[in-house]
Amino acid sequence: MQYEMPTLTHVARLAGVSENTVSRVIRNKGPIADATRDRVVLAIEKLGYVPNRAAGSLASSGSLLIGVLLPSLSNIVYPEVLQGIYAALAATSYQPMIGVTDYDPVKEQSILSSLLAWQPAAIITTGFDHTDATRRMLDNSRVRVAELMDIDAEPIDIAVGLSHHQAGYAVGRHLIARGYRRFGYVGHDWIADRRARMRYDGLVQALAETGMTLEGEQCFDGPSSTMAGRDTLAILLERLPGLDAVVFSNDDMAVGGFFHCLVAGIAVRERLALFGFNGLDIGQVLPLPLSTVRSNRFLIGKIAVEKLLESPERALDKLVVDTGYDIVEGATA
Amino acid sequence: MQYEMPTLTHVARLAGVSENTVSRVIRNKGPIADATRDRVVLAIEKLGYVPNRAAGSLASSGSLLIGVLLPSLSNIVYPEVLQGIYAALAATSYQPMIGVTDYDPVKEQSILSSLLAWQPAAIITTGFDHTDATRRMLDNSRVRVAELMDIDAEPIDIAVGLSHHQAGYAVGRHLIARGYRRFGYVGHDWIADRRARMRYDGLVQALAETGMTLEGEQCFDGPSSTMAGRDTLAILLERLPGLDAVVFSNDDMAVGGFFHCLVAGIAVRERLALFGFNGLDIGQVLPLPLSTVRSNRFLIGKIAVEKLLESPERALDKLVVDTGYDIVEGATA
DNA sequence: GTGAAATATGTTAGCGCTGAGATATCAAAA
DNA sequence: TTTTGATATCTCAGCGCTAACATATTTCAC
Repeated sequence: MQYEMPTLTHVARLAGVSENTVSRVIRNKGPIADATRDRVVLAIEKLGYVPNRAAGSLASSGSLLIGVLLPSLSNIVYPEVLQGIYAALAATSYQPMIGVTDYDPVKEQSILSSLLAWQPAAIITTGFDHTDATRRMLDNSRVRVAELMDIDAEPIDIAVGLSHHQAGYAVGRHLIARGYRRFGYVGHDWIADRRARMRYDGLVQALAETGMTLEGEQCFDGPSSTMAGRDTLAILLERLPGLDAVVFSNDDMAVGGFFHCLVAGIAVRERLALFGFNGLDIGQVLPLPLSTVRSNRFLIGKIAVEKLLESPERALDKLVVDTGYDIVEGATA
Repeated sequence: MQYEMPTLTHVARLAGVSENTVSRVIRNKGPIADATRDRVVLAIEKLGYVPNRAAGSLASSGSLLIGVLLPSLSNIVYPEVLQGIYAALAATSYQPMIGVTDYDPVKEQSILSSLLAWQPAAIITTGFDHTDATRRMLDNSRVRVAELMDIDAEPIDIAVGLSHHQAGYAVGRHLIARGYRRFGYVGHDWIADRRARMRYDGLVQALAETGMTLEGEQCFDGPSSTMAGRDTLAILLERLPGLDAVVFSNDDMAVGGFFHCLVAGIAVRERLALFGFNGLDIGQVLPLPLSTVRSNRFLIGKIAVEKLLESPERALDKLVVDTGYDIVEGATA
């Protein structure tokens, strides 16, 4: 019942041309007479021919693959970046090949090596935190490289994202301008999440420049989540009930904080301002839309792909694309 | 600066053995003397050799890839399935190759064909709604196939999931037992989401068996989201303020409904019961934990991979794994 | 009409690996 | 000693495609 898969040879035979001609029709490369093309296309359709990518890759020592390294799938932020990547890729014949690193540079390194085994045209990864071996592999393979989310360091090739330090700083200035004075911070595991750390630093700097400090901070030892945000705010407030504004490491945490206030009967904004980061949908649907910073995740993924595909060679100078951020005023601060 | 990538030949030369021997060491296949293995491993490490998968694939007409077809990435449910897939794959040397179909069988078909071009060992897809061409391709390629999420139809090879009809039915029985009598339904676009439709049918059946009907239903014309849930519930209640229980097509919608109640001052459960589906974290962190049905997404992905890898050949009989569901009592119904 | 350029197609040699079978080596059995 | 079978290794053809080059064929300026 199972006929063998048709190959280029079959198509060529049926269309009465050489294999090479079929190959050229498929790849749209080199001059082809219209009549020939039609015959070939017909043959392809008749046989239901699908090119064998492995063979193509091998012969051309290159592929239509883009390796994508994401730190996690549980944080909705990364699937959103992925959506941007898919959106930009839809118009092309490239396909992403995705690895999940769990925020671990060593894991990143090993996954990278198995991605490189497929001779991808480009690699998309996250942040600047790579092992030396990772950098070496990336250099030795001629692939283009995009580092996403962050632009606070020198990229290997392309960086697309925003300055988290700046974003944190902007939050600080914003809250100070709004008259808040007694600041707290609720965070999560930032050994893993370096960008959260950078925002924190920016925030602290903004406060320092105005002669202020964080009155207290409480970090949850684990990944960010709504539940972590709720519980961690509770702990912080028990210690420091007099705070008038709490900045969270991200929206997940902040939404949790909001729920805590709801249950504890704390008037959000009047008695306690809440501020997040990311601009997730969930925050904007709360009874009081969350005050936060919008990072453009979809855009980051999309632009990264577009820039990568502009040229197969790395340019002489590194490219840094700042996708920016917007303060979302919201109603919680 | 860029030395060419080392190949089997280089490793073989350095280790003083034939290429084939190196290949066997790498794949752990056939008898190898310990001394030889050591020399080869050393050479591999020295050269930083990474096997070229394209070549391997071509030569063996097979690959360590698993094609994964997901309907969407915006619904957190699918990244969660993916996590299960990655978890099960972590222990193996297989890699997933992911395509996003946007709930469109035609798109599924075209993505499938480009996945098959890589000669994957297996295909994981969602639901039973495929085009004829898709089924044919799946049959002609000898790959194993898992259809996830749903078990309400005859699978091609393996199905892993739960009966959505049953789950909907169970929700109906549960709510009736709790004394609710005036039911509404808030849904989303179910041309795309067939499983939501099946739950709806189950619910309606449970009501019918007790001589009841839905007093009203309101569907949002688009994908599910918290915002859609909030706004759609508002519309429904305007029309039918006397309802005492509303079932939502899923948790996203239900959480939105909860927020509507919060703003509109409707006492959840006392005046209006809310019921979701999925058991998402966000629902369980609400001031009142959402009453819902837990579907085991992570497990579904994980089991699918495990079953697929048990054997490279399809078994004679179809395999159906029911991952079940749990009614989560919550506090909103 | 001639030659040169442009256009269209064919020929050939691999890409790096694996599978099948051939060969070599050695211990235990005859 | 020879045979046998296991164990360890090698040889070599090819997987299906593409790159580079070779070979027509047509077009058009002069």
